[in-house]
Amino acid sequence: MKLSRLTDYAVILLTKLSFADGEPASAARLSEDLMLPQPTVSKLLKMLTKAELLTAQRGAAGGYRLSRSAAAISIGDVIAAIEGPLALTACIDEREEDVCGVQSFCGMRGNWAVVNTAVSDALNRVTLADMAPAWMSMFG
Amino acid sequence: MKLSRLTDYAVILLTKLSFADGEPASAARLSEDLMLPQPTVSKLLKMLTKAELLTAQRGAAGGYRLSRSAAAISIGDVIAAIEGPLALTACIDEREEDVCGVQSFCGMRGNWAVVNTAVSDALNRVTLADMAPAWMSMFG
DNA sequence: TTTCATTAGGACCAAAGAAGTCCCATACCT
DNA sequence: AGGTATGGGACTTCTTTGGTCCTAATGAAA
Repeated sequence: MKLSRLTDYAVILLTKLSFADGEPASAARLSEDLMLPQPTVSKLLKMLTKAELLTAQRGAAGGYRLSRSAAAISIGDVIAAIEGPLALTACIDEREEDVCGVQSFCGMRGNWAVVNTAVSDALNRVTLADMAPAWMSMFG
Repeated sequence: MKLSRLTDYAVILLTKLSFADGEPASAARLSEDLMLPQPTVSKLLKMLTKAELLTAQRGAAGGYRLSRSAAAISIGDVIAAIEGPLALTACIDEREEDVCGVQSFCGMRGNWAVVNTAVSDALNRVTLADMAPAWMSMFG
């Protein structure tokens, strides 16, 4: 049970952007500053934009910026943006096609939902603003 | 962010065993009762035994039984047994080899640890005993 | 209005991991 | 002894992930 590496990158990207102070930063620039592969960074920024965590500005001097304050973006938001909605088991995942046959009346589903909610809450409780201070000590 | 299917199976197996009342149940029997593939069930039971959630009894009339009460086995225990210790990011995972280079002084690590603990707590709060009642309505 | 920097949205490939199968050794009871 | 289990691997197949690349579309500035 772990986050994908892309999600990890995404948190780093967003944290970096939380210091840009409204100034758009391009994919190329971010890739260089953070020493992450450029195409992957591009892909991530697109995903985060589609999830409305970022706002994109096209054209020369364009780039990406946070669409809301760092304190209003949680780790859970980032995970949802990159990996899709949290669904610990298949029977909770609405995207799943081959349902387990007994889904409609299986009582276990409710218990999994409880676990799911508990984890979800834990992830929503930590925001980018919480991660940022740690960053400061590294990159000033 | 989801559990592996094996973990899902494992919870079902353990829940089933929580009704066996100390009587050992064989892999073959469990596989049949739960309509799960036999070799996979065997593999899972071995893993759960190595993690000391189950106790094995070899030989004729042998099988597996819970090594402690259902209330003392949490979902977190099961996840740890099948998927290894919870480590949301690579920099928290002690099994990871290629550390991220700045691990030793990266302040973000501490924040990830907080998230990790929060999720871990959520998973440890729900036990097999909590899942069991739901089962009853299905299999009596 | 032309030009160039930039994002948008795919298709695509390779490597890694998960799920499932099978085999043989070992232990235990009758 | 003999039959019934588990123990511990090796192995194959399949899906997912991570990463790359290419071609539009867009917008700002020269």
